[in-house]
Amino acid sequence: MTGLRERKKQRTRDALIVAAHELFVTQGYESTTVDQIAEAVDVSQRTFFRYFTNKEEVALFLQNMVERLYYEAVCARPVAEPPLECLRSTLDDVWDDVGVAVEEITPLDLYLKMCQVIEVTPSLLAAHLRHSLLMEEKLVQEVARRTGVDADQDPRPRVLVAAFTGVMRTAARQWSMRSDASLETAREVTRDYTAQLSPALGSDWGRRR
Amino acid sequence: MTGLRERKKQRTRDALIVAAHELFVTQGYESTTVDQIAEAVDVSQRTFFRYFTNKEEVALFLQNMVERLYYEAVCARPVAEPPLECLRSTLDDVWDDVGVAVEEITPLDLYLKMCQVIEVTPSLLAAHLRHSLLMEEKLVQEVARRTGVDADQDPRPRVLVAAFTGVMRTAARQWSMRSDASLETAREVTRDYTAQLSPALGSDWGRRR
DNA sequence: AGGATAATGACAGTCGCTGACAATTGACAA
DNA sequence: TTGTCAATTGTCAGCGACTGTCATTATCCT
Repeated sequence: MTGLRERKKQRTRDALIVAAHELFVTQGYESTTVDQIAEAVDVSQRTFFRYFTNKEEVALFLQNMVERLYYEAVCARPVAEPPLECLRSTLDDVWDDVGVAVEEITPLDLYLKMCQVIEVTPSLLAAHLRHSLLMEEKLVQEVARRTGVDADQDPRPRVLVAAFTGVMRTAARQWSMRSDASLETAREVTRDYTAQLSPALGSDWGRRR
Repeated sequence: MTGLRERKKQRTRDALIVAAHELFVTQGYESTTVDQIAEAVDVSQRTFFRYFTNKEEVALFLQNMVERLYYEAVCARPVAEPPLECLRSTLDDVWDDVGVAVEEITPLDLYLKMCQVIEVTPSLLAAHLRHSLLMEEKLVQEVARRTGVDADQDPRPRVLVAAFTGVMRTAARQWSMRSDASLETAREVTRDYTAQLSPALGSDWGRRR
């Protein structure tokens, strides 16, 4: 389980992530070559591609981890809770866990700066959106499960999740452009944006159709 | 305006689009090389990259054109119309124009098949989502203009557009997986999906805040 | 200790994409 | 018509992302 081999692999993987993030943040994503990342960790380029299928993957590694964390937190919520409230308050709760999880791999500050890099790098933003779409679909299924409806018949799970994630994307974008981007401001911004969401969405979720 | 030079350029551009689409549809996007496309039109690879900045662009050319068409149709609507109704009925109207516009460049059938290719090709889907995000932002501004609100203060334009485009993405995905994908079925599917959207979104748009 | 197994490095090759420069072709005036 | 200018194109060289292959090294297990 925790053999030398495993630990070594984990360490090089983390080292690659940290080195890549530092380079991306300082020189930008496009102008950083995979060779530079590999050299910084003193492995061959070939080894890099054994850990990550492509350059995007290492750049979005933490982002994807955070999204997965959020999804799992949503699933762990009591089913009785109304779905929108569930999505919203999970967000409010999850930031501390995110901080802890990220810092097991890399300094938090590096992750925060990387979020900005993702927003301003077209190819990264594209890959990020695609991955988010997969997560959205999983959220739709979870919301459908909780409310006992079929997502293929009843459009409300998709409408709810689409609206929620859409607003969240906007919130994330606004937040990433702030100079004081931190977990605290992230919590504030998401709280503000999602608070305005409830009145805009119909609250008569209880009725079928 | 219509010199030989202009016409020749237009023709090679269209030929590149058609050739690329045929290859993408028959062999898949990833396994088609730019060299193959260029060879099919009998131009150099370098020339291809003078017409399109990258391989994605030629694959998404029609898709982007269609989205632009839709956006312009939305802007041309009477301002008095409620925004959701505007987005919805524009969609209902625009399909014929889409068919005409596409067929000026390539057979309609090729475009319909290409839509499926986009959905199943990760890198194309990603690029498509990124482009759609830009279009969404433009729609948000247009909705804000029509309703006389500030999209940076009032979240309702973003909520509305996010929900609408989110549901539309779902509709597009469902439609693209059908064996009888055509403009008629596209109109039907989008009509169905968007019709279910109104009740899910609050209709008290008139009130501020 | 030693053989099975997994991780790595080295190398060659493909493909997307770009810069530079020369050759060609259409536009336009003398 | 012809000569000049500008736009378009082809050729070539090169970079960077990514992959297959095979020999080498390092861990694991008995």
